[in-house]
Amino acid sequence: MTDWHKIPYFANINASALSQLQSHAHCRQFQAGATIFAEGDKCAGFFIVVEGLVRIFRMNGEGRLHTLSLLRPLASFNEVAAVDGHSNPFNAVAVTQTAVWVISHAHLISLLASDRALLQNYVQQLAHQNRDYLERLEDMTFRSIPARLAKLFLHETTYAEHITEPPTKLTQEEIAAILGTTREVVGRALRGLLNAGLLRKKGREIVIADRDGLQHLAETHFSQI
Amino acid sequence: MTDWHKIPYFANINASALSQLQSHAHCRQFQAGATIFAEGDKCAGFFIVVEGLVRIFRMNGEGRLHTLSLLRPLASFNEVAAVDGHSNPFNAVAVTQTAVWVISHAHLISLLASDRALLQNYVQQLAHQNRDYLERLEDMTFRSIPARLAKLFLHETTYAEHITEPPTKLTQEEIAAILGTTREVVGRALRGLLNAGLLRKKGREIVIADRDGLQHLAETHFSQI
DNA sequence: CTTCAAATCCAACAAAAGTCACAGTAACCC
DNA sequence: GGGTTACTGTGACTTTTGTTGGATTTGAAG
Repeated sequence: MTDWHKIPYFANINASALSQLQSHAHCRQFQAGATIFAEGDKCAGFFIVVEGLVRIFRMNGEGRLHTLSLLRPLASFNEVAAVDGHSNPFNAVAVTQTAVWVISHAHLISLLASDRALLQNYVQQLAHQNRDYLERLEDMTFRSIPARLAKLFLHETTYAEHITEPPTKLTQEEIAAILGTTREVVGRALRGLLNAGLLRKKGREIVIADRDGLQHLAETHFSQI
Repeated sequence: MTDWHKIPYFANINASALSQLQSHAHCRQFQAGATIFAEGDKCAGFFIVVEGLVRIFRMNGEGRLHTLSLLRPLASFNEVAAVDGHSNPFNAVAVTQTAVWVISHAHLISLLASDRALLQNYVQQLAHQNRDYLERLEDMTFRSIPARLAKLFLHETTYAEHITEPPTKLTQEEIAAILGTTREVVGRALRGLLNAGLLRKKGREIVIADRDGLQHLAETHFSQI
């Protein structure tokens, strides 16, 4: 059985509120590749991943993908729509066979109204998410792609909590979607970091060779490799 | 006297809670150009603009500026740090002579603990801000500068609530800081929109000539002007 | 071991954005 | 009105990112 206390939103909630919560949650299964919900659709509720891997992403008109997070158990998602009841702000698909708990907007609202600790957790978690989005916004405005890639490898702040795979295990295509660019560009940047001796190939795995160098690159704008 | 009910965070709060709130708020004045607080500094608290104009921004190592918002009365800011107590996520400066109310982190927390309506407002407002940041993140990942400029002129969703000046009154330098680019690039994009007949000069003011055209441009990635 | 699909590498090119330098123009203050 | 300052216009150039197309490698399945 899932230990709900490990989910930050439900930490330190008293037992009766928690059992209320659990009694309102529905379990749903998704095949690999199945859409859990789509951006713009009517609020799908509050989700908790209990099994599998979920991709949270947005897509533009031309079909380019921006992966916001890759989530494993026990991450939660769609917290914003769940609480304001408006449409989902992004898409969610099951990457592998996946199981989730879902709590509807209506139930969440009534639970929030009856349990103050839950409400307080919610405020703190939303504030936290806010900081993360702001950080990523600054990454996009100020950082070059090699810098963003270096940051991803350092598994720094922002990415660390959302992307539960080490970059080594991601394909270049996936990295590109996370950084908001294309596979080719990631390939080049990767070559650059290897040539510069910041990363090293160990067999076919990529490992960090010079953490300080990466750190420095992650903080400057220019590529200069 | 400021009507605090007009501030979304404090809407529908009962009178006694509100007077509590007000009794904990301090008023502070700032000269034009003065720093209200800096990014990374210890949490400065919850702010409400009651007079003047405040710029919220981040800056990178090379001194480039990203203006997140330009706020007039009765906007609030630094809501995230105020509630989580961590460092300020951005800088705030007074553009003109400015007056603000400030509520400290400690007081805000105690008020949130005692008034449920306030706490519920806070959740909703943070959720709203979350959506805004996500929208801007997507602007940065998917949209070209002409598209972002078109969106700014349409005063769409995101920008509308944060930038309280119509773009017409902003200098190209300011627009550049909002869009996360440089003055020359804004100048060129502006020329492009004028040439394409989407905007028109009326004396030295710029007005929208073709709203649908702007809308269309704002939704595509490529410049193609 | 072979085969096939997926992932990668790479080079050449196109487009967008950033930089630099300097000229023109408006606005503002004595 | 003259001079100063801030803002705007614009061309030439560089850098970065995106695109295309084909060659090569890899890994899993038969």
